[in-house]
Amino acid sequence: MHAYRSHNCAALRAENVGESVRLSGWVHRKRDHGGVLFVDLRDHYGITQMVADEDSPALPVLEGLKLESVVTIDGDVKARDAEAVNPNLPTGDIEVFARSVSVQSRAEELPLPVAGEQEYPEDIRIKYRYIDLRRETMHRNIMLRSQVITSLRRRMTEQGFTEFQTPILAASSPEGARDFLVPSRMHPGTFYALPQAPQMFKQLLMVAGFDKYFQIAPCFRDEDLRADRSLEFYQLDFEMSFVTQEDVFNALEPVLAGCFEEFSGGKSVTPAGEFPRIPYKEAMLKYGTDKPDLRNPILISDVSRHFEKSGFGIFEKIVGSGGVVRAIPAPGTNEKSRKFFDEMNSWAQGEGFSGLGYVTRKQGEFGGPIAKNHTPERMQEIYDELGLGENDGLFFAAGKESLAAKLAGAARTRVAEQLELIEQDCFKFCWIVDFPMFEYDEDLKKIDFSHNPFSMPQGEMEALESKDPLDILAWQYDIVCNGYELSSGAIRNHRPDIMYKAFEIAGYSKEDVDTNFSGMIEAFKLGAPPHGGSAPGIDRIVMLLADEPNIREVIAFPMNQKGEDLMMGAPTPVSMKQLRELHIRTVEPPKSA
RNA sequence: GCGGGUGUAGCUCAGUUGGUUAGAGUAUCGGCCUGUCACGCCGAGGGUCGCGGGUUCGAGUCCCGUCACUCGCGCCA
Repeated sequence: MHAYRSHNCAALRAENVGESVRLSGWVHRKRDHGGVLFVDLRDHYGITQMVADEDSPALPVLEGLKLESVVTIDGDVKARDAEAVNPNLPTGDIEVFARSVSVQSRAEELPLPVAGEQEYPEDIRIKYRYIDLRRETMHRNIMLRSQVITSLRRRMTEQGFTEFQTPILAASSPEGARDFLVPSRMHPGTFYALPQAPQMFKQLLMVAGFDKYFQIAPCFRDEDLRADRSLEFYQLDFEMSFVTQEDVFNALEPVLAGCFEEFSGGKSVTPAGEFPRIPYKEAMLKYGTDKPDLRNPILISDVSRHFEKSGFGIFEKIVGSGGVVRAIPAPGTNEKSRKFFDEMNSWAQGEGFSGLGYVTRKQGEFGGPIAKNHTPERMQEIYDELGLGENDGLFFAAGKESLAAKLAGAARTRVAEQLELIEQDCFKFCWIVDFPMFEYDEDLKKIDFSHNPFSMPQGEMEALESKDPLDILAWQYDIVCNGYELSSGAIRNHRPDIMYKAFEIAGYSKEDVDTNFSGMIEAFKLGAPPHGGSAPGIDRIVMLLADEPNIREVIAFPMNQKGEDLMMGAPTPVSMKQLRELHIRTVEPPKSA
């Protein structure tokens, strides 16, 4: 017989009754009745009940073990009496009578229990992650992650994509997020950068003629964390040659829709080929964000026109000075108290906005100061235009367009949450398309790239030469699911002349481009195919599929919100010897007074 | 950097208007228990109420500061 097990802890059934077996696992729970002791033995696969009584030498050994000790038990499979069958356990028809036990590892008292699904403080969970990962939900999440990655990989391969590896020690690039730097021992004073994404490498693989690339790519960005953001994360990074935006969409939609259908547990998924496409500008208007949650039925409208002349002076003033008024319907709020509306306003102020106006409507009767000053008749015009009914309230976000849109978007989400309008049990995908190529940077008082500088502008060179830069759109697209940005992608700019021109508009010289992007610009001068791709975030995909509120629940060994690994202690100081070898001297920041 | 929330036993939590010696469940330890499956029963140990300061006759409770964790803003290919 095998040294540790003849079966795993989920294997035994009624047909095994009478067999002599050997099982190994963790002591999940114990029920000690004095003369008879039950042990739930757990391994990766499941749980089997072990039983020992006074006839068995295993009894005193098992009695003395703390939970989570690891044991190997020799015993006999016995059928349970009809009334003792446990229908909640796949192995519940049988139990194993323990003849002997050998203790593989004696556990001390645990910092957090494994059995049960109680919530525990996250810092303790992360510090003792190997314990936390034994728990059913975490164990399942990590297995789901593996299965999702396997599925994505298979779907990509079946579409003719080839998996590549690209360097982890790469060159720092001035664009985008802050880099993680790695000092070079061999070249004093110089640094590698961990890739924020394998962006240039995958484009160079296209230049190299590989046609369809993908990778489960680790990415590193030294920015502050969020529930859906980690310092290190993984993307399904892919790139294709000789493609239009349409081809990229057709490649990715079946992969994502198929993967979500496979693991969604019956939740509905936007079918491949039917992902709505929403221009960026429309998204900012109707949803107040470039990552709209389409499960939320509320649509924002611009009602600035109605307030050009209004008894409600604040809005008239805002519109008169170039601002906008956006309306967020709150359907069926006739029964809602004034408190509901006032609390929305104080919430908006708490978020740093000047405030959120509102109109109430109860059985056709308008209420609130805006309706009174603007007059009910003209309010009715707005309601007619928006198609609102006689019991629908309306919130107003007013101000500079970018701020008003942002407030309206946040209010749209909050109203839907408060009114429980967000559709459950579904994954709604959409593309956000037609991102602007450039935007005006208020701080630097100059035009800059709004997203990826390597995207091809729509209209190519002609657009760059003839249009107002702020009107130029890019072949740049995001994929969004339930309000989470899953990926960003683009048809790339593979033409050096267009590249130089685009950078020129953003205020960079030919020399700047040649210096900072020498590898890529050189490559593009030596025969580059048109190409494009995208890179869905794998952690976020698994988070959505696992129905978890944050990304750490689907990462085996996550960092906390301050980027610390509480289990291994990273980041740590290093020895003087190590620093000397790297030609590095540290300077502590001054203690602020 | 900024704002919100949380912080009481190993873990999950309660703790009234500021008032006696800070409680419960669970875990741990001891005892009992031969059919449980969150076994049950009896008992015990276990506390810098995050930390520091203040107000008060008296602070877990009120005030100020600070730390930790977390959510968001800024930031983010």
